[in-house]
Amino acid sequence: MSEAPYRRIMNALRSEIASGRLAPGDRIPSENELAQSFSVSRMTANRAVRELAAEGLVFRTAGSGSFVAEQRLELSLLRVPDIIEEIRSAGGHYSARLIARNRSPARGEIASAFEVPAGWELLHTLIVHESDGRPIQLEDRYVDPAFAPDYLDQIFEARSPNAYLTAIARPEQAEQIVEAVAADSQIARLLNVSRGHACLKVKRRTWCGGRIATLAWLTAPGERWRLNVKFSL
Amino acid sequence: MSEAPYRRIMNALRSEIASGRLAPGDRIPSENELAQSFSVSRMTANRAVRELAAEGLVFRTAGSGSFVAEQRLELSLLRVPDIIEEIRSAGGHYSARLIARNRSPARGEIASAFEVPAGWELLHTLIVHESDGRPIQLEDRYVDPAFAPDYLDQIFEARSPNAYLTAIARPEQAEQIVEAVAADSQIARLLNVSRGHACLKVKRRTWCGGRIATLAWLTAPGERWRLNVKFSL
DNA sequence: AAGTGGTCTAGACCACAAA
DNA sequence: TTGTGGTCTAGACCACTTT
Repeated sequence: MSEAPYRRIMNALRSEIASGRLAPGDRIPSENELAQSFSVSRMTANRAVRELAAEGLVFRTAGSGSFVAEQRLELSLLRVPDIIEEIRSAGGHYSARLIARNRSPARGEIASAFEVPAGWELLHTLIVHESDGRPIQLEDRYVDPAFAPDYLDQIFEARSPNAYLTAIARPEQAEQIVEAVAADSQIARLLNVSRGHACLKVKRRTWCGGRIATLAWLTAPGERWRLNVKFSL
Repeated sequence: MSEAPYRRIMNALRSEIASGRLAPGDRIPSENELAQSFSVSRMTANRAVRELAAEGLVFRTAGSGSFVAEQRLELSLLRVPDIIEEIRSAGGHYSARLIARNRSPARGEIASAFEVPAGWELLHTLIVHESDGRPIQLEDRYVDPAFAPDYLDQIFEARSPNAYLTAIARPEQAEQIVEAVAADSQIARLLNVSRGHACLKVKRRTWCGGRIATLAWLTAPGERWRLNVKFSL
């Protein structure tokens, strides 16, 4: 069961890009060069690069060449995507920093968004997700202890909160509200950007069994995150 | 400038699916049948169907066939909202400033996003939407003249480009890509914010008859615009 | 056994970009 | 002019599903 040649080429280029040997803006080998070095026909090399372009990893200009695109995660708003998967599929090395992990009584906006009375105790984590050591997303999450009592005992460096929670039970419903915000001092520090930097912030709620299971704010530097919604009418 | 054969096949199948002549679960013609009826090689038919599968419009099973996928998005929750409606329903008084209105040859990102050759002439408008006299959204829109030849003659102060265009024909498909950007000098001036201000920017494309009908960038100050996506899984 | 998708090949022609 | 990507062709072999 060996890998299809066009996939071998895609993976090879992905590694080059992930490792930084091919940096954004760099030209990648032409189709003819790839065909020769991988001992395949040009059509096979073409398909490999074409599919990388469809993924957004490279962009191509006829007559000029194919170039490594700015690395930018693209997530669909119609799914509840897993950050670790997204980073890996973009060719990055995932890591995480756990900033806070505690029990926290709901109040104000959190209580009202969670639809629980003020003072209700929720599980809380604050995590910085990193791609190749660079902060890429700040996740501020609240979880209903009735839904996932062992939530705080998880090893978040290995499994994202989202992956753990969806493994417990698939949500029936999700809501995502998107806005652009200027980085405040905490966000600036944790994401390693300057204060006032344009960030994309998603407030996400998911429902299980008719009740809100988790509430999370996901914040990322604007230039490193894009959200995509494509639908038929 | 005729259309590439594999795109002709894709569009033909899209129409069949959009019209309901091919319903979810139906088998579409095999690659060999498509190759014969469109007078192309099997590789060309293969590419057409493969790309439709990548879009999620069909799914394929080796040995069995290709089938129309369930189109099960919660449409009521996803729409292409009209800015005038939004402002009025929020209790604001709508007005608009027409900054530019012209014919413009497509090039670079616009040509590639519109999937037309460079130099193709598009209709272009640049409009600032205002609520109670305050700039609230900048709309930079390109329209295919074949789709809406009279587009430039509209009175945009009374009817939004979006409302006019959807009145001509309902799009079958829409794509919206969201990002956070810092205001550049033009955006800052037109939206009356400072340079670097965090803005939400949506790139929206809509399809009619298998072709891209319009492409628009919608930019708004982050604190005045939120996007909401709620869906069932 | 016949048909399907999945993939590869070794050529080809074109429009376009850079030198 | 040379090289690039964009595309098409007419064959081919394979693993798989259906009959």
